[in-house]
Amino acid sequence: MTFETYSESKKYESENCMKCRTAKFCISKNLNANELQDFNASVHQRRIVRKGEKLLSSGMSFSSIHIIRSGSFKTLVNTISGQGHLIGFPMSGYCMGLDGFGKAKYESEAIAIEDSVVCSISVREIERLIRIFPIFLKTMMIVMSEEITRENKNMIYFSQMSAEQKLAIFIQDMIYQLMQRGYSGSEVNLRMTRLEIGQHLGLTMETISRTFSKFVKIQVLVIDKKNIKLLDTNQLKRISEVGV
Amino acid sequence: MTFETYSESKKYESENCMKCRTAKFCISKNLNANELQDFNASVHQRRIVRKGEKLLSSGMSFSSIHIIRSGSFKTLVNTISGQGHLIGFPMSGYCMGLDGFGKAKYESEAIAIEDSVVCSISVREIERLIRIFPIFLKTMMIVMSEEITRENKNMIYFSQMSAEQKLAIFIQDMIYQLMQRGYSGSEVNLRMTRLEIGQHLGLTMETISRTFSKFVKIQVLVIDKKNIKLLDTNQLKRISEVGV
DNA sequence: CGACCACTTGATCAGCATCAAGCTCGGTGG
DNA sequence: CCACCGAGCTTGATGCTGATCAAGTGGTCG
Repeated sequence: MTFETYSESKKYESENCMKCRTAKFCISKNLNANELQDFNASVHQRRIVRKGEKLLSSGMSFSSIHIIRSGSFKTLVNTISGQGHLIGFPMSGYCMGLDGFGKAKYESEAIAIEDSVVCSISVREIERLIRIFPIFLKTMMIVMSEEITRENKNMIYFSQMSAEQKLAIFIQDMIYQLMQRGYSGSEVNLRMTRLEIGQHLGLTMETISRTFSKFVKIQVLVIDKKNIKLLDTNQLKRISEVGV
Repeated sequence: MTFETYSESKKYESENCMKCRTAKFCISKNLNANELQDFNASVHQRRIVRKGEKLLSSGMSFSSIHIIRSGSFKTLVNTISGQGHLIGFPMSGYCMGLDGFGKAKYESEAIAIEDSVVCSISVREIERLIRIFPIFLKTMMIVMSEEITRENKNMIYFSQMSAEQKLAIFIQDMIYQLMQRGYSGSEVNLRMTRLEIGQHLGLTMETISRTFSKFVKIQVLVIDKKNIKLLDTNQLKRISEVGV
């Protein structure tokens, strides 16, 4: 099969961290050459996760964190009441499982939404690296703190925002993340379904669809199935701020 | 003035960590006696924050984290677009400012909702303690990971939940936190206004008020101003799961 | 005492959920 | 090869939940 993901997983054959194209988004990003070699040796597994495959299960015992080398996932939490929520759509460089340190088990689920590659490293190794490399301690603190910030910002989606605003922000965010990874600032190839976007934004599939249609009608963007092409970045920005 | 808060701040006079009543919720919780003495010496400030006073400002340069010794706060994030959101109502033991490691400045604001006492410790000291005490490294990782989990769970408030469900969950959560701190499992003295609850749950003040009234009418609880007394825990639970 | 804040309650309205029908496209099997 | 099927999506009609606007209460403070 051809293997097209958000982050050039054709390069997957270059197994080690020293040649990894995702390194600059990985938790290894601030390590020097020697430190990186140690880090590389600590990665105990690099494997393909097929679309639809579940990487983490809520309640699973916690032993490793997982960095997305290529591809993308959806992450979910379940509550006691059985209600679920789709937290987000992590892509290359994202570190999954950081929520698991607490209870010694994962608190969320991660499911691949396209064929992906993840690198796993045990908590024991993470702790060792933190102890011996001051820069790695700093990096991990930053990564976790950014994660907290991200969650906080995501909650804004849901305060009192219209469907238009939520979706506009969502698209802007996708574009931003893709730009950081060297992709076009005006095109997105959505990996997730309308239903999944809805579960993320607290809206129904129908509302997502209708809102996309509205954006097309007012010529903010054009859509062909999963492909979005931005026409009017400024207006999208305006919508995200004050609504249509 | 009398000084009544969620966590017995009458005991504030016992300045040091060794006698602190909040110690078992603090990031110092797993330290042994010697380690705790070192920790105690690292705390560079313990001070009263008056009701309404702002402890952190978004954008303020980041240098310390702050642990609530007694009292309670509200934390907020602001977005580029000027929209804000009320993240939560941290109480004693909670560590504020963990979101600041990332950008070297705070990403959120914290405002006291009652007279409170906070202990501050510099990032430099935190990093030192992490390096010399393995148990402290573990604790900090756990604390940050629990924070991530908390945020994730909070997002559920906003998926597709009715006002009744949101408020029921909110009350249950308050009760739970207060119970952990040795308070009654059936009474809550709300420190925040209806407006603030609304900002937290993504609802208006009017809806909060109406929903409280509904709970009173169906005899789930009784309210006298800020005092809530639970009458039917089971029904509250049922509401939080499936709605009224 | 008046001013203001937090709250309550009522009336109305709009945005989004819900229910429902139909479309497109890729896959499967006769 | 075509017919069938189901998943993902679009679009329409309708109704409900919660926002908005508005009026009024009680409590507190200067």
